[in-house]
Amino acid sequence: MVSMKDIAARCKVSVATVSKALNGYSDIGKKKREEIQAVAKEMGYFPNSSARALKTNRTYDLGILFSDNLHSGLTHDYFAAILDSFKVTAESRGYDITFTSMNMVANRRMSYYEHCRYRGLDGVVIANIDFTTPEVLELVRSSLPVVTIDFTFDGRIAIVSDNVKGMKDLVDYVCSMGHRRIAYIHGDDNSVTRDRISSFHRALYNHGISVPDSYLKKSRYRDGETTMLCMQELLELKDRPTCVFTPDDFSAVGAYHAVQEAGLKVPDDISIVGYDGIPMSQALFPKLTTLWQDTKQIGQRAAEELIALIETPKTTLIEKELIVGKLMEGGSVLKIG
Amino acid sequence: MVSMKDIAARCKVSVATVSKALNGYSDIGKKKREEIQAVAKEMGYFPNSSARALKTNRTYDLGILFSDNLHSGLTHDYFAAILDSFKVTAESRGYDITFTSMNMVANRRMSYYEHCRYRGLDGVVIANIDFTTPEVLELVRSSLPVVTIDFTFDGRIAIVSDNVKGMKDLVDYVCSMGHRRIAYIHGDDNSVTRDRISSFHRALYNHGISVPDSYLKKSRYRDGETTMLCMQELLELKDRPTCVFTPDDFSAVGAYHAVQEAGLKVPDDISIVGYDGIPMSQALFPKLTTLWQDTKQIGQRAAEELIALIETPKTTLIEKELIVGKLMEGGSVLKIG
DNA sequence: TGGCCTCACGAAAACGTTTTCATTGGCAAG
DNA sequence: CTTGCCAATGAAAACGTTTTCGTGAGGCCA
Repeated sequence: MVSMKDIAARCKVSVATVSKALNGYSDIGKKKREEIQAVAKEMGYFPNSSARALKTNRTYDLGILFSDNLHSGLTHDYFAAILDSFKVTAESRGYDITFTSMNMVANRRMSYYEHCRYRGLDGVVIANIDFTTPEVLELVRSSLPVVTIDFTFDGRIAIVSDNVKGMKDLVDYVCSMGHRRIAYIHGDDNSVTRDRISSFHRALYNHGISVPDSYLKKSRYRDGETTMLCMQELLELKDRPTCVFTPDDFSAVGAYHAVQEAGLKVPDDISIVGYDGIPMSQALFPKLTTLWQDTKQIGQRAAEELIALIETPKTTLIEKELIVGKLMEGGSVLKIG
Repeated sequence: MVSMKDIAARCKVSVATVSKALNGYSDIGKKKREEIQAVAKEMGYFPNSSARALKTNRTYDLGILFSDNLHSGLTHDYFAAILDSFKVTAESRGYDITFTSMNMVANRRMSYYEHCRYRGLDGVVIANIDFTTPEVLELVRSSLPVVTIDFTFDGRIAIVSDNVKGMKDLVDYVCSMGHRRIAYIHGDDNSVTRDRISSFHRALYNHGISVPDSYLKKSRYRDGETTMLCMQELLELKDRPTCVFTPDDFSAVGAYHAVQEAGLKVPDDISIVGYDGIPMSQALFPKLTTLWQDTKQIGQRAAEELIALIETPKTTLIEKELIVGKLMEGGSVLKIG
């Protein structure tokens, strides 16, 4: 590997001069600078990020902390899409991306925070993880620049999908289609779920609609089986709903399944709505009416805010940014009444 | 950050001794070693990966090179699952993972190879990308440890899903169900597609079945729309097939759609098979008969081979490892005849 | 001519490690 | 009591940068 020393030798200058010339310092003569740059290019020089990081304490490397569990991190459409967007934005700004995990080093298990320090990461984005574990809290409370997605901590920047508005839009739409008996099979308990449930109730309340307890079912995200079972229970109710909300698009398929198995049809016999707007939702029959979440925007804003936090720490711009989605009208909600 | 120097001062020894004690060298007295280790833990010491990398030329960081294009890297179920598995295996062996991209540094665009050098990556895994571009070739031909997935280069290690066997298994199964008029809507042209197509023909040939040109349609992977159009064309044939192979599970949904729109039913009127075995395939009605690819194994083996290549370069073990999948029988293929 | 300022550049320290080699002290063998 | 040897430790260089500070040359003005 060709280093600055090699260039310095070839140009008969000092390494200090080479460094400055290559980094565009102003106190190097135009002629010398251009000569050095030319030689550097010719010799195929590239900086050594480790050496640079050692000196500057900046790695231009961003950590992403995802669920460690198999089958719920990268293979999760919603978060994979966010990560993809995050990656694109970060890379366009000159940052690389490294996964943060609990790693082993020197025979000792490192916490997330320790791992970040070890790698000298400039900042971390956290998503899709249990935000209440001590490990995560340690990281969030550290001095490291941190941006969280879909979860809020005091004094830290959060990019969150607007679940309140999203759910309200869905409810408003469904009501405008004439539905009044509306059930909700919701996902596991977390802040996103709580937002959606309370918005669900409030929006219905504003339409003068109340929800019997039997219309609320607890399933899990991305769990078609459980959602199918919940749907079956709903279908057996004497006064069954005319429309059912599901945890997300993926699990909505389970609901479709239950309807079909019962010898009924979507939306003729019962309407279904999803959440997320992943490609699959548009592949179903009928197409699923759902709330598309702007994953691209979420990932991009997370990257932008994180980089802003790193490069200009003083300006704590926002604390919480809501990203609104969009209702996608499919064919899974029947107009009635 | 507490460094070795701090520990050395506290223990009244030299940094050399600290380094050796922490790294388990044998020429440090048991007593001293334990004392140093205790103090290190107490002071919350962690090594600095940059400094270590600078000295040792090893980063314990692996690059992954995925398609740069939005919407075809991380959001691709098959590759996301492989990546997930790769990540898990690599991390359990003490390696971190960084995305490799064409990055900007010092006002100059870096190629993939240059990027790897810049970051000092110990090795790279390449997947789901156009393997024929000069950029990729530069990397593959470099001296860096490289493992490719689903593509073979001379003298480099490749982990590839056994598409030949997979397709043969599918064909054998479909034939055993009595089908003889079998069409194939295949994906974009690449080595995987070529393997599948030729295996498709050979397997059918062995069953004494020939395929009319009109039974071969070119669609694209993960493209439900195009696959739907191809399916419509097939349905309009005077002597239409009884069974249709699709590029993958995802696009199979398009085929389902076409069948439904034509007022027909799967599998009663026409059978459909997919490829991949992603979770979605089991959410369709009827469940899709498909060939599940062992993404976990692929990712794991890729990581293991890459690490072996890095840690014991002499033993070039395998050159190409085939990972076999498994036929998943759904309800989308009718037994006839 | 002398003084002073600016401009270009270089010397050297520092970042936190690893690793080679030298140096101790102690102890067994002669 | 030497000699030699091993075990334990330390000094120092090196990895490739960045950055502070110093220095010399030249130009400008009085």
